[in-house]
Amino acid sequence: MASSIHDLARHLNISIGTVSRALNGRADVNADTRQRVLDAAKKLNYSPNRSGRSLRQGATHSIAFMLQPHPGDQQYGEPFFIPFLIGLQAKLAEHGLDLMVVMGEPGQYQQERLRRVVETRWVDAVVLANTRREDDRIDYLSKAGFPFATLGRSQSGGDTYPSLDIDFERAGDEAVDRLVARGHRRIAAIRPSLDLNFGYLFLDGYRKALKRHGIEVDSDLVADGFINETGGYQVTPQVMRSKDPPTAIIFNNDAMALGGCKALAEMGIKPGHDMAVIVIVDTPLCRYFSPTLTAFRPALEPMGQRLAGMLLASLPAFAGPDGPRIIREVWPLELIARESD
Amino acid sequence: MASSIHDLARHLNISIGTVSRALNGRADVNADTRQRVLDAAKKLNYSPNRSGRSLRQGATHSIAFMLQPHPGDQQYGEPFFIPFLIGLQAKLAEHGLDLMVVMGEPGQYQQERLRRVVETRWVDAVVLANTRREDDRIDYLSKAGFPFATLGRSQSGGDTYPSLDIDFERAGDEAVDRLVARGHRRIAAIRPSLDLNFGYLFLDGYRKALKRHGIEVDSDLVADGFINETGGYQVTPQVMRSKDPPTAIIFNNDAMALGGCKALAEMGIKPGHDMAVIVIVDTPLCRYFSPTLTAFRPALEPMGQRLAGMLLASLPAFAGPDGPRIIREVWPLELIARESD
DNA sequence: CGTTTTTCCGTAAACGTTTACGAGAACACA
DNA sequence: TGTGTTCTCGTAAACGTTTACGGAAAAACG
Repeated sequence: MASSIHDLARHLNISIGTVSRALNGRADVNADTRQRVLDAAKKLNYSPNRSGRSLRQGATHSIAFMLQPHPGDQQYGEPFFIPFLIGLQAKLAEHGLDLMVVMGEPGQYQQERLRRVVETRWVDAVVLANTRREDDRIDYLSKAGFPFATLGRSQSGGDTYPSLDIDFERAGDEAVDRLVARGHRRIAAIRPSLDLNFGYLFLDGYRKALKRHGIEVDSDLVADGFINETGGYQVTPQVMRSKDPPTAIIFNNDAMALGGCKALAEMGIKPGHDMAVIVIVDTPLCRYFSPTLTAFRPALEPMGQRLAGMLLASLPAFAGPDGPRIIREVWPLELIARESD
Repeated sequence: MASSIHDLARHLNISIGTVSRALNGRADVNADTRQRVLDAAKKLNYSPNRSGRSLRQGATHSIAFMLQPHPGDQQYGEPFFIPFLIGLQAKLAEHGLDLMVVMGEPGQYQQERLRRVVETRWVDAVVLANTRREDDRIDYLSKAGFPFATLGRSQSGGDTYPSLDIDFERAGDEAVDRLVARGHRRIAAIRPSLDLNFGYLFLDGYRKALKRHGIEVDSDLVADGFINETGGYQVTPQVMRSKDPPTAIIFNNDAMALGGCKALAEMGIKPGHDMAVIVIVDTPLCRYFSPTLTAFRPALEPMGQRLAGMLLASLPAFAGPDGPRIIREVWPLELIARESD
């Protein structure tokens, strides 16, 4: 049985009101009694019951990150998120907020779970990732007036919520630039088939750069697949079957690149030798694969911290003196040149 | 502002007691009024406030999975856990329990965070992973009498908690068997340097099998490193510098194997050709790497479901008619033979 | 010493639920 | 008709906190 504030008060022969004030650092309590309370709290190792506190304050002091396993044959999550979550957590902790990760069901797209989290007031705000071009989670949250922030942009919801995104458009553009500079004209693009927004952004940049270089966009060289190894493996042969096959491939996802490289190897094509390969989001895999993969790297941990800061700035309870602000940012990626292109 | 049970009661002109009983499926409420309550609840989309309910019931109906990012140069988490979590979640949901993942700080070993979760009664039980040989989290939880279960065994805490583990000992044993059968006598073992229990189990099996085959254990062929790509990359050259270098390596972790293969490649050694490689825990990486990596695969999603079931069986509130039971199981791995050995 | 201010603490209400208890109405039965 | 039973619902307490309010004691001030 956990000790309650009543136990503590009884043990010290003072009222629970005083105990609470002492623990919460209020001014109207004698320095001496405060010390006694703190000591006793440590001795009985008392921590305030989270439900009681939340109920009274109308705030849970916790933030949910909604993690959505992608559908696919074998759902291994994206290691991508871990450094981001570390940053998110660190910044939130500075303000006394706890981060928790809420998993959705792999099949349906998180809506039911999100409703549950929101309607039962489980947390004070949520953070979404894997934003879609049209995202009903965002529509729902803005309609409900529930605080949230997103990792990734969306066309839904307007400018009513903080968002932080990676500049995938620019990355797609730069990747083409780099490949063209190295003499490539037949450049394929492989991205996830889900309507994840970053897939569109990437493709926009890809198209824009091709146009700038006077290269016609060949739809045979653009393909979609599952956002995992299998997807890359299945879809890469597709672009290779083009009448005029590519000499370079840009993968919009590291796992897809891995599957794609396997498919290439089976066709007797050696990445980095017979085929230039660039990956849009760098992971340790890219650095240790053979050949090492040229990739664009986001600053994930700082991004986590930043998005936490942006979320806090949008919350009345945490906003500065100028009141809540909606901040939206797009961060560049850093090109890590390696052997594969 | 979210609607409360009072709003609902006022709207229907009945008491909150009746509303609550209707929603909770109690018998002593007229079928007709129950329907009216349910309809109204849907219309006002009311869900009971989680804090209020938890406070009254003394139970939060949620379970925490403690996720601990490993220290290291770049912390990308183990994708390993996702399928496990999917299974865990699915089974818990069947019993009305919510799963949440609580992240620890990367540096310190989760103790502080765990205390916080436990002492504030944030959840009803916790699930630990990455168990250590001597695990102070386990000591803490059993001493505190807080319900928990572990993925992985430990020497701490006795048989007082449910645990589910993979048979790493057997895997280490079988790996050696297989390599010896293929003519290898110089077999290296590379495992994480943290005192994670599975590292010990693996090594036990490795040693036992060598002994059985009359091969002396050469400590030059056993090495520890960071549990990530960098670790494998750094430590593999170490065993290669042995006076009598190995002809086969067993990696206790897929990320370490990836780093190790890179190190080998840089030494001009081709895995699967000049060097046999076996990985203990299979991930998609193993299937798509070149060469494809022979690996031992656990049934992660079923394991998640099973551990959830075992945890529930140990909780008085969910145990069957025979009362709570402590179940401990060790599951075999399946060998997936590929090209690397 | 009288008055005002300050310091400190106890009292009690409130947050949103669930649930034990009791009571009124309807019904069954003799 | 009287008694016992069943059905249905309202009342109120309780879970563990925080906090507005008021008051007693101490301190400050003239």
